Amino acid sequence: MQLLLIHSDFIEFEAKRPTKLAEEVEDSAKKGRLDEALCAFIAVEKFDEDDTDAVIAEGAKQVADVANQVKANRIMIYPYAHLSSSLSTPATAVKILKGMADVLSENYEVMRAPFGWYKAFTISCKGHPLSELSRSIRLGEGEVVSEALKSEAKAVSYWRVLDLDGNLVDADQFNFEGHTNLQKFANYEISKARAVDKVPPHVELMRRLELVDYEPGSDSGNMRYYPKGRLVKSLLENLVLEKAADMGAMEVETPIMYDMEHPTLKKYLDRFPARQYQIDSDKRKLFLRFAACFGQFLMGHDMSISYKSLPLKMIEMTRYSFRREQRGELVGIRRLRAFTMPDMHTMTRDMYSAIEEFRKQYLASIDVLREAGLEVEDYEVAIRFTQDFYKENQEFIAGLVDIIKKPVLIEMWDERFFYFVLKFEFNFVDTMDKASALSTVQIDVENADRYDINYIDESGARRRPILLHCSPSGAIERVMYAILEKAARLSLQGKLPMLETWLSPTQVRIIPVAERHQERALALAGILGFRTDIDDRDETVGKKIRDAGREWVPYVAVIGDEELQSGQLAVTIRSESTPKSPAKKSMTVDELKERLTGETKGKPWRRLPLAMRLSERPRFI
RNA sequence: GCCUCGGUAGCUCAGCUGGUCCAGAGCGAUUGACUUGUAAUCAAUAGGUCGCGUGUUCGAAUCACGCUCGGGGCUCCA
Repeated sequence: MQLLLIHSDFIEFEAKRPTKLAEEVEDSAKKGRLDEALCAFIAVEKFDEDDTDAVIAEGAKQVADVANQVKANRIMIYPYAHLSSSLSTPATAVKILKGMADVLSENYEVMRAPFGWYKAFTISCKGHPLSELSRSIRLGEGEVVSEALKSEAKAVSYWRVLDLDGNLVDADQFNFEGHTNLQKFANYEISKARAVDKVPPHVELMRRLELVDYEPGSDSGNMRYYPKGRLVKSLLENLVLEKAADMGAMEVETPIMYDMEHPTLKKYLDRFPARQYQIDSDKRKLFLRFAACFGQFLMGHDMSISYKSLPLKMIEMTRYSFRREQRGELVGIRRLRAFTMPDMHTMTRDMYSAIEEFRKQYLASIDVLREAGLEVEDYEVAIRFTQDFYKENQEFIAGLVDIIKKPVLIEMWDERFFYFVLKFEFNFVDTMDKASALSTVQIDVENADRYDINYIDESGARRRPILLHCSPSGAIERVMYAILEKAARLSLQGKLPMLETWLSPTQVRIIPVAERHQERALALAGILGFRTDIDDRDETVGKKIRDAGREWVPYVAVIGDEELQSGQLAVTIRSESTPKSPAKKSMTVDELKERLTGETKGKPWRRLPLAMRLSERPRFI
């Protein structure tokens, strides 16, 4: 709604001729005059149609606010289409205009000019600073509050802890001794109680290491990645994609935006408690995907699938998925509005097979996180299901607990609120006792129907598959967050923080003592391979060593006259050092190479993301 | 959406009971000297309408109000 508000000495109108859209009015209403009145010229717009009651309330409030400011007791409601290029239907406009007049007439003397007539009018504007104002009202722009979001509050959860003996204990009865992180996680989930007043450590690290940074030019929660950050992220993405390929998943790519009015998608939006980014494109309303479900399910709908292809897996590394999280939820890279999520979907022939896949993907998720540097003790497990599902699959659930050999948090629902009957998540609990979900798998019993996805069984009959959603690692940014937080925790414990060698932007740094050693340094870098760089800046050795330490470089090799003589390298090994005493070792190039090969074997690889000579590198921060 | 803190040089910040120590420091950048042996070599140079606007005042980075952007918290969290 567009409002133009004019404080007038008087406003006078006369309806001359009806247009096609004209509302029917008595002759007495065709003329009118108000003295000392606030005149509200109003254009009702397309998106006001979504919630007319709210628009009436807000519109009336805005007008009343201004009326109070200028101390006007009379209000003229005057339809004025020319304030907007995106008008509502006439019926809606009349409804809203009448509604506003009704509301305002409780406290003011209100007159309304008829809608849809050619009118002559005379207005005398007072000309003081507040006498001409305009307002735009756009209720809930960019926000569709889904039914799921609304109903979520109503879902009744029972919180339990499932221990290693298969006992399901009330969460508040459980003895958390020896399971402090699980307790923190449970508190976080159940009571939602937490008091934190510090910036989480990864925020400083992500910037200082020149990995990731805020981008003020975008929306909050949309980050920029510097070369080192892009490298780390890319390596993690590839790790997950490789793992998915090992599981037999086919990589696909799907659009990042979809039509809001698409019937299937519309229904799905209502089942997913997330806020969307909306885009107005010409006549269409589009939303940015918050996962890859749509693309893959729409693809699945069009596919011809034989039972022979099942279980059938597709994965997309969604760069990006978008969720318009509330402003205050965003912290560093823990929670973002644009994030990279590996999203894999599996079609299985029946629940039996779905459960089997669930278990495999549970194991695969543990593997992926371990390879990324997060062990089972670094996260807590939550398993959520409906009562019915648990009754039928009690032993299966207990088996999941056996695999990780520690108690897990259980959330149980009387009835199914969402599209899934069973899900697990791995939650990282950080030094500030905040929990965030990493890997997750869900068994979906709804969307095969919704998207009309079928496979043909042995007898030639069309059957509905059971679907699984899986993010083997969770959002890649969040894995980076967890890795950095874990490093920060180590450094609190007096250890030297570092990224694993395969993830380190610089794997080996060669420090020539004087200019005459640079040639050898260059030759060595060539022989070594890996991500080896050379600190050829005009600085002292001490300074270069310090800088390499600040960058968390795993191997630092100093080259001087001695090394030229002996052919050995003086290598400082970060993983074996402590803040007080660096672990220095003399080794040959081959020995170093062997070490690196061992530490990076089977892991994704990318070349150095920056110039090999440090003297040629720009600074990003 | 609410609460709270903040915006001064590329970065981190000091100054903020209003007035030639107010426009500063360290880091970084540039230039020069040094050719260096394991956590900061020395010196010089360049860089800022102190977030924007309005007001108070003889005078505003400093006080007031409004706006804006950002951090954190709450709410929220698949």
